[in-house]
Amino acid sequence: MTDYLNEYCMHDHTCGELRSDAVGDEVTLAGWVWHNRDHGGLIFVDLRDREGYTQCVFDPDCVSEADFHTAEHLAREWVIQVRGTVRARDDEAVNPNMATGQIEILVSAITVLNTSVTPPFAIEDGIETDETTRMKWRYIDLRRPEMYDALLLRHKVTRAMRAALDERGFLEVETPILANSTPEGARDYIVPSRPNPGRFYALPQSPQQFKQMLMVGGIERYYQIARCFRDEDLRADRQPEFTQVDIEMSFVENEEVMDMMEDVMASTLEAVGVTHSFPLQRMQWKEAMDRFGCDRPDVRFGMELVDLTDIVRDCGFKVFSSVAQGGGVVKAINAKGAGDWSRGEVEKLADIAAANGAKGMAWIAFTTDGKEKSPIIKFFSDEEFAALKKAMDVEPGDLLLFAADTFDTASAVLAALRLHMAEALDIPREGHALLWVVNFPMFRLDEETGKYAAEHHPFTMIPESDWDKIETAPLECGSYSYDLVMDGFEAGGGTIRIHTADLQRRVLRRCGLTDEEIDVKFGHLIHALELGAPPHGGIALGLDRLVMLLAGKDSIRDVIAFPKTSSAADPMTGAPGEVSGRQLKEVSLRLL
RNA sequence: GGGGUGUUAGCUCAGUUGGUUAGAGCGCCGGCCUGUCACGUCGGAGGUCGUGGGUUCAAGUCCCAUACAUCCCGCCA
Repeated sequence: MTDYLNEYCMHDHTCGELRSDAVGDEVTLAGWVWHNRDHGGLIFVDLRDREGYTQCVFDPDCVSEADFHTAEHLAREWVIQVRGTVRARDDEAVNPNMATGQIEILVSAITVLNTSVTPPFAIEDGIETDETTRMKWRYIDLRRPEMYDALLLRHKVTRAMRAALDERGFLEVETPILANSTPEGARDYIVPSRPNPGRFYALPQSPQQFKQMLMVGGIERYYQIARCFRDEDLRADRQPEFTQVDIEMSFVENEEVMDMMEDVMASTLEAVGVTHSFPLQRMQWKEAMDRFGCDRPDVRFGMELVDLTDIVRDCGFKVFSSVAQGGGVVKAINAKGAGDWSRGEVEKLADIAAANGAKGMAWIAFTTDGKEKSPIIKFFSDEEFAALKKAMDVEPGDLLLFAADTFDTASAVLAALRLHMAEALDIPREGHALLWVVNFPMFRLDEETGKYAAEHHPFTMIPESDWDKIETAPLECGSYSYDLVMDGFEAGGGTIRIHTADLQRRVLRRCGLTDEEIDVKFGHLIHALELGAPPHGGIALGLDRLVMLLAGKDSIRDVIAFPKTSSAADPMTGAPGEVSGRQLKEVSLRLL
């Protein structure tokens, strides 16, 4: 099965493939010394490669004195080649925890291909070494089986997606890395142009505009495993460069893109042994916000948000009633199982609420022995309290956490608390849950600038029935948009695009651009739309996040071969580094 | 830009109220060992306590600043 791995190289078997049926065979293996157990008169060496490991035995009766002496001085991570005979282990010597544990290699000759200094950390799974240390010596970190498995999984995912897209007539097309800065969106990585002093390329935040141009160019179905760059602060699920599976189709509406994506996802998940039912649930954005407080809900557990605004509108607790009467919302979650938490533990949750914009956090605890604890119960009438308990489905052992604020802030607060409580209460979240969140609002109001901005991006198609609201009631405009949500992460997002110049101009104007700015920054797009752009739309999947979730990792750094630290640095190569004065001069730059 | 946590041996960590020579496990080096597979066993080496100031008779420990890492908020159309 792995025969091809033994072509073109200096071994005829990998370290993971030999079984009892090979007993008696003369074999050659090559790999890294993993463990070396020297018993004086007998030496066991576990030889490891990416496929597994095999025990090699050095018996002084079977190897030359020189080779035995060599084996005595082997150390971890030395690179060796051994020749020997496959031998069945005695019954008591069989290692059931080892794939190759029924056999061993009785070595007849050894060649040291390279030595190694002592590695800075152990080459094995489950280490807790600091990530910076692992990144500095990433090449040995990658020797660890779990790292290899992550890269293998990533490879399988991209391979399955390529195959599925190819079967459906998609062309893989490369788009430029040296592109133009886009006026909106994330901060760009910029690259000076030597022949054009004072001018800069920007690395693409996504191939968005190029893929739309490909549709205008008649490619009809495009995809690309595309590297994207954003110069923003990092997170566990954010890197300065990351990979999108970027897809675009012509002559489609939103349902068709989602159907296509589900088919591609279905074969991708199948290829990596994950079962999930299709078709996927399609949840309206508003419903996601109402029920989960966020547009990428983890639907593997409940603890949904409950709107209590009407119940508390006239209650004696001024914080609630004034918010309710002032146009805000009062919502709560029921953290079942936290009812016996101490007051101190509960009050600490207010820090999480505050971090998400809340001014405070009310709570009511229902202890398992039937008592009620809370600083706010006294403000409610019996009827109000009964209605509240009914709405929250209260039982002994429950802890209610409240947010009274604007819809946006209350949602953010409770969404954060919901995830925190799920973690704290160890609520099971096994397997994977995919769904679509659809129909995002087209615009949102930027409170700082007072301007409207596109929620997804300004190329998103608006349902025709909402076109007249672009100028009059932008916040009520819907959009043909769809996010693929997986386990509480945005695994992908897409839209149907605007394909007529007039509508595109109206949307860009609504985002605060003048006609002149539109011509300068988006002239190429407008021209393209004027030259017979077909209806089109697409989606981009966050490959790193998808693989992270499938691999069960907490960080996309674990599924990227050479990731960067939170300051966007690479401890291995030292990037970003300084450049010489001559290099700066060549691109007409001077440092401040 | 803001907040939390952390930085002590190659790795992972402990280090009490500020008080003798800063410890442990793993790893490493040397000896012994023919059935181990986290081999065992005996011995040994290894430290600018992130960096810079300060308080003090005395600082790993207290204070200030700073760097780096990591998580979160902002940000990420």
